[in-house]
Amino acid sequence: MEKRKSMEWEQKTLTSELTQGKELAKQLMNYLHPSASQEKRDFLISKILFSYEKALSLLKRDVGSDGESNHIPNTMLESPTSFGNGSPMSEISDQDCKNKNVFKKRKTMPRWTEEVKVCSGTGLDGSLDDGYSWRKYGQKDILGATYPRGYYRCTHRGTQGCLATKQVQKADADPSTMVVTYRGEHTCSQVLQLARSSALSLAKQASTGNQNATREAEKPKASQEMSFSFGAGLRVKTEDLDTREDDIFPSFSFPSTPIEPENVGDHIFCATLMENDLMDAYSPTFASPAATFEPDYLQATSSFGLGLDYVQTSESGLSEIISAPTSVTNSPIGDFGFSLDDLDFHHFENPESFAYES
DNA sequence: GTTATTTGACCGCC
DNA sequence: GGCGGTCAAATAAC
Repeated sequence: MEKRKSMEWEQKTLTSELTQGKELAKQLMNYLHPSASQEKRDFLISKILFSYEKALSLLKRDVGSDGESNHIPNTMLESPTSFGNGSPMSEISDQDCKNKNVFKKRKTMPRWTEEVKVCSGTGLDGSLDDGYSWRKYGQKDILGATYPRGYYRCTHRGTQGCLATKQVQKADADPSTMVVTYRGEHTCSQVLQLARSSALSLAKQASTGNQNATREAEKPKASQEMSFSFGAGLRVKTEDLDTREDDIFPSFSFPSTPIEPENVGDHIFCATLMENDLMDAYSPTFASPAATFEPDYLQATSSFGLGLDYVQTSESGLSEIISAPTSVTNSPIGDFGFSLDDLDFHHFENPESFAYES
C-alpha cells in the first residue's frame, strides 16, 4: 500500500520536476537579454538543475531499486503533501489516528524528524532556545544512553493545537553536545513570527546590496551539498551524509498537489504555504501551477540564517547539526512558515518596499 | 494564583 | 516483557 503510494508519489514528483524545469527554462529565456538580472538568471539555472537532477534521481531509483521506499527519506514519504489532496498537516495527524490503514504504527505518525546537535559554546542547555516556546512534559532514561532524554512540546499545543514536539538529549560521546530531535511541525503563530523576522533579514540583505548572501542561497550544488550565507553572516551548510547517490538532498521539488485557495490564511496550513512563499521569495516570478512544497526543500530552506548543518539519518531521513557556535537559534522544520496573508514576497523584487511593508 | 517542571504510571509497539 | 513516548498529579518557581 505504502509502496504503491510511494511509486505514485514519485511519478507525480517526476512529472512536477520536469514540468518545473520546463517552466523555469521558459522564464530563463525572458532573462537572457543583457538588461536582465544576473542573479535571476543564476537562480533560475540553479532551480532548473535541481529539478532535473531530482527527476533523474527518481528515474535512477526506479531503474535501480525494487521500488522500496526506503531510499526515500521519511520526510518525503510522510510529508503532508505527499498524500491525497494536500491537506494540512494537522489534518494528516488526525488522519493518522483515524486511518489506521495508512499508519498502523505510532512510530510512523511523525512526518519527519530532525536531529540537531548543538555544539558547546552556545550557552544553551536542554532548554535550547530555538525561537519556540517549549514545555517539558517528560523525561526518560534511555537504554544505552548515559543521559536522560527530555521531552518537550510546543507551549501552544493547548491554545493553538500546535503538535510540534522535540526531544533533547545529551550526546553520549560529547556531553557538551545536545542532540535535539524535532517531531511534527509548528502550526502555532510562532511560525509566522519567526518567518517574518527571517524574511526581514533576507529582505534587508537584498536591499542593502549584499547580493552574495542571496546568491549563495541560490546555488544548490549537484553534489547535494550547499552552503548558505544569510543574515548576520551565519553560515548554513547542508549536506547529505548518506552515501547513497539516489538520495536527494537538498532539492527543490513540487509535488503535484496544488494549494487549495480556501486554505490560504488558515494558520494550520501556514507551514505548507511557507514553502511556496519562501520559494517565491527567491524566485518572485516563479509560479508553477503545481508548485507546492516538499520537506526536503523545506528542510534546506528552513535553516536560512541560522547556521545549521543538515545531515541525513536512517531514521528520520534528515538531521540538522548546528555547527556554528554563534547560532543561538536552531530551527526545526516550519520555522519559516510564511503566510500569504502576512508577507507579500513579490516585494522581493523590490526589497525596499518589502522591508518597509514587513 | 498561575505557570512550568518533575516524576511515577500508563500505553502502545516490538 | 522491555522499551520509548506520553499523561497527569505533585511540586516548584514566579
